[in-house]
Amino acid sequence: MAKKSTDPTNGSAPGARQVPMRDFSRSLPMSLLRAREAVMRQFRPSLREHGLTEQQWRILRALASIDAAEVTELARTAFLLGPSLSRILRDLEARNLIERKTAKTDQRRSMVSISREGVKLMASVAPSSEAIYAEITQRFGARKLAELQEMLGELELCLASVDARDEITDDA
Amino acid sequence: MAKKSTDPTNGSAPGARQVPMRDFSRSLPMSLLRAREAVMRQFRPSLREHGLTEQQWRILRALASIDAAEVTELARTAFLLGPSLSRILRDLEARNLIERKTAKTDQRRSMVSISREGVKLMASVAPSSEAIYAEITQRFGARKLAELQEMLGELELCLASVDARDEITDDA
DNA sequence: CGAAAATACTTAACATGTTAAGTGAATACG
DNA sequence: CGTATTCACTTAACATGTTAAGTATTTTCG
Repeated sequence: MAKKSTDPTNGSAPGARQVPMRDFSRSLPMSLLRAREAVMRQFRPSLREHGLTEQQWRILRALASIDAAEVTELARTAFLLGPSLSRILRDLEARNLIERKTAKTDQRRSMVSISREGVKLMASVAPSSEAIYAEITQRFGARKLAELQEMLGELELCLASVDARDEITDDA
Repeated sequence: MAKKSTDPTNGSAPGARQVPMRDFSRSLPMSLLRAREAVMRQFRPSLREHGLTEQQWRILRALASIDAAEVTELARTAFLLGPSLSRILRDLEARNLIERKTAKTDQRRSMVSISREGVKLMASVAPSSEAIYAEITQRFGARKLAELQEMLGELELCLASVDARDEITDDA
């Protein structure tokens, strides 16, 4: 019990503990996580009504914009790891929302494309999805949203360069 | 095959498909996801060396800053759902990194606190964690980082109000 | 050519995210 | 006082995140 703070922000507690670290709830990873969760919370109910998870929806969207893609390419576009993508594609194929055929020139690769049914499903989800996005844009402000995305992109970029350096270090 | 774009940014494809949606890779959820992943990619190796996952680390950090907390309170602080937290606490307890005891006044609640071992582990991880954070701050710019976090907080806030409205609607 | 290395996935195993249902303890209230 | 409801968690079930290992195909190169 003691002085159990009821304030969730856990403000600037003066009696610091053994490890004097940055206020936990204000760390960048937490800020990003919470912001993303706040956004996704808006979309999930609509997706759920259509029997889609967030990731499945990402894949369908990606496929709709590129006709056909190899699995690796799709993983990069939908920002999913290979194993996750493998599982999801298996399920989407079972539901006849996508189609696959192995490439003729290279039997290792398989070309994935969205099926007619998949297109139909997308068409049924897209309107509400767009409406939600529009509401978010309006609430937050279109200009501010653009600024935010700009900063997020820069953050990603400046950290990607760190990764590149590490990869070189690994090779050496 | 056809005109399979090699460009991962999937630029401003002129020949739009059936569903004319916002460029997928530039959606807000994707921007947030990629930014967060770029950040976490910096921390994960260090955590892994110490045998901790990102979420376990979040819990230990949260506990270190508040001495003892109820599970529900901890879930809010570490931004984890109840079921996830339940599992993780079970594991952390088995590793003797945390301690639990049921509250005397209310047998339903259990008070969780970090153990001596947990504090030791934190102390061993904190330095490298702080160093990584410092490098990110330096690379991105302290002022810009503060701006970004400010915007993320505003985004979260303006969407939280939407949720509140929905909850009222649900009750009605 | 043919064995070694690289490539494009897929499987496996374990941890977490997400929703629904279950359990035991405290409250509300008739 | 007793029962229905609420509350604080926990379990269950299924989907994904994450790393490592496996499989089949292709390339590389001696």
